[in-house]
Amino acid sequence: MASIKDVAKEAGVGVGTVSRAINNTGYVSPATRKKIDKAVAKLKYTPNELARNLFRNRSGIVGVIVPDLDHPFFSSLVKNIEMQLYRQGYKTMVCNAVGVSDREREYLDMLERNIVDGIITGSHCLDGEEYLKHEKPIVSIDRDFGPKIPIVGSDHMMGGQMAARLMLRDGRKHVLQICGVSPHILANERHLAFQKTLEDNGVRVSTETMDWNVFDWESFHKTALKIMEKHPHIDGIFSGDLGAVACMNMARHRGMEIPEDISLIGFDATSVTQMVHPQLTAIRQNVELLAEVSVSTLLDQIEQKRDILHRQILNVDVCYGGTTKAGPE
Amino acid sequence: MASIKDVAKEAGVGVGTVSRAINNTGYVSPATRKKIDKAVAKLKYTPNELARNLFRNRSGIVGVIVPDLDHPFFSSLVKNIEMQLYRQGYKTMVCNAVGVSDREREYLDMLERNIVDGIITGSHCLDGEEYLKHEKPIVSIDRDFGPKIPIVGSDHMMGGQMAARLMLRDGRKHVLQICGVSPHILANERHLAFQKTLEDNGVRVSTETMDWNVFDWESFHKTALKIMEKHPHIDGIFSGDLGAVACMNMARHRGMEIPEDISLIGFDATSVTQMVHPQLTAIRQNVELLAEVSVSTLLDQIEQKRDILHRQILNVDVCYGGTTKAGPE
DNA sequence: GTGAAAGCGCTAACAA
DNA sequence: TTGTTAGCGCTTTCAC
Repeated sequence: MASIKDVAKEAGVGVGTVSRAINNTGYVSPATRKKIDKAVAKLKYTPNELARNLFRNRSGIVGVIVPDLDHPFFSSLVKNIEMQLYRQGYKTMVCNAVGVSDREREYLDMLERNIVDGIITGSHCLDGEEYLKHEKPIVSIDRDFGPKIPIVGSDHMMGGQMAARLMLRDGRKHVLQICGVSPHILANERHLAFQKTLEDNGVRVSTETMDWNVFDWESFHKTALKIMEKHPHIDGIFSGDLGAVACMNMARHRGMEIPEDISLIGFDATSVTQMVHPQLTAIRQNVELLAEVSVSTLLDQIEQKRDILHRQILNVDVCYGGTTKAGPE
Repeated sequence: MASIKDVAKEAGVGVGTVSRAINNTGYVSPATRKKIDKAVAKLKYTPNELARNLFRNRSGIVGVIVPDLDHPFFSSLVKNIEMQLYRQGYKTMVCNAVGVSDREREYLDMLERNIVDGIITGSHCLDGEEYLKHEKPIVSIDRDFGPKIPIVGSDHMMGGQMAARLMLRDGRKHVLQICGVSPHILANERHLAFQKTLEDNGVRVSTETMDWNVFDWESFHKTALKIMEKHPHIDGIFSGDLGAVACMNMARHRGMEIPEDISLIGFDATSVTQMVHPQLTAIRQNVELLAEVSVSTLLDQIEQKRDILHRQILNVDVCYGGTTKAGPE
């Protein structure tokens, strides 16, 4: 492992000159530059980023905390965040919270230890105050931590209304929604909006809850089973994509025709909604934009470029599939 | 940002003593320890990992390169790798190659720049020699780089045979397989084994290829369409999970009954195989074990614990779904 | 038991 | 234009 000193010695110049040549900062005469280039090539010198990090007091790494990397929404989110960070010269560290608050806390602590320059969090199991303790750059996706941490999210309220309108157009009379349970998250708004819109129009709405940190297929399957047994007469279901798919399979298993007997509407519109048959109608979150906005908001904090918007809410739209009767208006 | 110096001053001791106290290395009297603890608490001191990294010349970070984070197999793989690395005190940096060899190369270069202590790669688009240039710890998943880089993978050959046997038990006469195109990867063996086993038994096997770096659903959909038009009379398809699901939808769209008219067998057995209806029969790769073995093989290299096995091949098994007639033997 | 000092590899200010 | 030097914050000898 050749160091900058070795290069300097080999080229017969001082370390400062080598540094300036390498980083194209300050003057270096063509002649010395040539000597340095030769020495670099000969010794196969690569700057040690660890030393640079210490000097600059930054790592160039951003931590991304998600509840479960193996959930299609989050894997897509992390993918898009990585693409955006890469474009801006940052690296992505992934943090799977998997519902364990200790893990979330430990990853959050990386801020103080200078392992990451900032954090984008989409996880919800750690107490909000633990986040507020940190002064370092943080961006929250979908969870409201109050005025100190900028939040980026989708317009869940509009999404809930859109889903409700679809149910109305399908002529449904008694629908059910599956909610996650977690306070202060935007996702809650979609269920409130969904329920209100429907009840205002005389539709009965039942609600089932599910732990927001459990994402294995088994749980969705069980929940779907429970729901269909408990509510055999419902004619519409609104849930996250995976829950909706599980319910769809269960409904069909019980001999229901889709979408004649029951409307199914997912939220997120992850790729699985296209893979199932019929394709699942779903409210789409704009993951690409979600990633872009959260990354730029975080980097603006890190690089102190400009004022930070506290709350950025993105539009959602409907992806029409075959699980609702209504098509595009 | 309090430094160790501030703590030393506050506690009225030397920095060396503080370091020893913090790390529990060397002697520190109970009295001084107390003073130090108090100073640490008062100043809210947290050690700067950047400085430690420089001294130790390691970052505690492992890079994981995958073709596409948003593919269910890789998101599951990365998730499991992260869990294993976390247990061993390492952090995970994700690298989405997305089929761009420059990105793969740039991430690989992080080894020389000491940004990561090692790399686990599941990507295939960069030339093998670029990998061999590095002397640092690397583990390859599924791709054979020759004797210098340890390889961990599934027994694709056995998987191909298992799939072939299922086709035989289903009484198929003309099947098709979808292969990725990439040299030196273990996945190729499964198609050779599949083809040989079937042809030895008088079954005709057609092969279609697909770019191994393209994973968007659109491409699978198009490929499925092309295949069904080109080969309207096939009665069996063997492909990666997503390709098989796409073909299943297409087959049904053309009025075929499943599994009466056609058998579909996936490879990987990712979660989507359970979500679709009927569930897709698939050869399962043991992702948990794949992650565990590749992580331990990498850490053994990093920490120079013991001799490294060059080639570790893991068993696969069949996940029976409703897309084949044959059930468990 | 503890403090002083050297050094990890780099950058930037300063002097030449 | 270039070399020297002082840190960045930490760990670790090595005297005391």
